[in-house]
Amino acid sequence: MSESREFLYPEKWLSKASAGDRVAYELRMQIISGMIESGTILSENKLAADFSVSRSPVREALKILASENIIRLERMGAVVIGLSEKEIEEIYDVRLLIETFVFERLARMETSELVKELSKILEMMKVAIKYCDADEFSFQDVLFHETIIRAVNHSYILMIWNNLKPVMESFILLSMRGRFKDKYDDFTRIINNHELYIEAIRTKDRNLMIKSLHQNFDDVQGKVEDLWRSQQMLSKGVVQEND
Amino acid sequence: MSESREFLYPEKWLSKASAGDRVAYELRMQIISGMIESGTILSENKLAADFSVSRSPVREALKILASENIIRLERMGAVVIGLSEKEIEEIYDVRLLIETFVFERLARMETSELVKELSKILEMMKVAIKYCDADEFSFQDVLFHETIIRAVNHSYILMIWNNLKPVMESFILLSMRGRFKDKYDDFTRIINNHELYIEAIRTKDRNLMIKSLHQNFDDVQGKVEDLWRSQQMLSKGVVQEND
DNA sequence: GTTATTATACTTGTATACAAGTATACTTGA
DNA sequence: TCAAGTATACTTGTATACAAGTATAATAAC
Repeated sequence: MSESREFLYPEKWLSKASAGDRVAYELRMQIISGMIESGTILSENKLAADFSVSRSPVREALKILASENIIRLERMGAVVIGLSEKEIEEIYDVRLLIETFVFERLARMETSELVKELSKILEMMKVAIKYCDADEFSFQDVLFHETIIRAVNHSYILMIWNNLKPVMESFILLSMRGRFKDKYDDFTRIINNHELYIEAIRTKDRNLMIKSLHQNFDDVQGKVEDLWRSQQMLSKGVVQEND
Repeated sequence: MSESREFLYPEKWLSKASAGDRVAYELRMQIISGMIESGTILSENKLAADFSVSRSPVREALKILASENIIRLERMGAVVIGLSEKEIEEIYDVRLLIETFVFERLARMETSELVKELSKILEMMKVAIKYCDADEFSFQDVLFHETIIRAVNHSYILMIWNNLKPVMESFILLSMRGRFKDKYDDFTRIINNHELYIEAIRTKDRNLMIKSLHQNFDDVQGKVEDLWRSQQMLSKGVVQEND
């Protein structure tokens, strides 16, 4: 048996997670990476067997994924929706929407603390790049935006973020892993962009913020093919557990 | 034993609902109405006993309510958050956000079908007023906005709506029941407002739409006291099941 | 060969059982 | 009286059992 990546989702991020959460995280990665194709029908019993857990955590996981819109619970079986180009655009619509809203709030707040916090995260991102740690980089990237959103203390905006976050995180994770392999200089651009974002918050420059957000979006546009490609690479090392 | 309202949520809307959903719907109403006070700690076992179901559907319900931000799942027990003035404002922030987004999309679409559909719903609302049916009125009111949102076919905006909807629905339900009692002429204003909304969509008049949305919001602002009052009235007829 | 009907192997939803962990209260020792 | 430790009555998370419903396949009737 060859050395293989058993799980797509970083195990160290699951230290305190329940079995249900683990199933949700891993299943989500498999769906977003394309390992499980859109249209596939998932069975609670089969998933329970695959993940060596009972149906309870599987049910929990399916409910979570359904609320994130990447599967659809039907009368018999859960149908995989996945992330096509359309869904990714939609997610960025929502991100643009909420981050713009958040920015308007920030414009009327003291943001020096936030700026400091964001600068720290940016440094972390740079270190992650230096050591080619795609997972850590993704983590800090997501944290960057979450930190901004949390700063305005709006529970229902945070609710939207919480719903979006897992899918975003998985997508970014897969995307970054691919880019560390063959598009290494993407990262200077990403870092620049985040610097722009911080600057926009510091100077409360709305246009600059919109610009950097859009740039961030353009940066991810058309990256779905990359995702498929990275999936190909990953699945080569994955042991298929089909009996 | 006096004639009493056993459940706050209309039972006829639960015809096909699972036990878990029923618990979620009813618990949500009890929380939003204030019957269960903010800060209360809910126990799975106690809820299971209260609703005469097992822990499985109760767990399901708590997960749902937690994702809606009206309870918070902690290590031991679920803490009730509820809806204060702040939360209601936040919900309307989000509604404003998504409905504005939706309107921008509608402005680039054929909307004659939608306008017809909305007109129908508006007529339904008028009938509901005529027959003093607060529940039916609330249902059509929520449906009105959902119909607009569904029209743009945006799965992630719909996801936000789906997360918001149950809380909105419960809130509107309670609010309308109260107003049917002592603020009957509020309804002419609400109808007018919805007519304005339809007109805005028909003529693609952005400013008119924003205006009617804000008016709709102002209309609900400061109505939390009404809610408490209506709760007082309701709970008078509720049989307390505390043994 | 085609249609109806019955069997079977699935599905979900709910109840219950159990393991492991945590707070509260009660001892026991000083 | 107070501190430390232990017992107990909770809590959650997971596994399993079972009922009720649904699609698929096999059989029977024509």
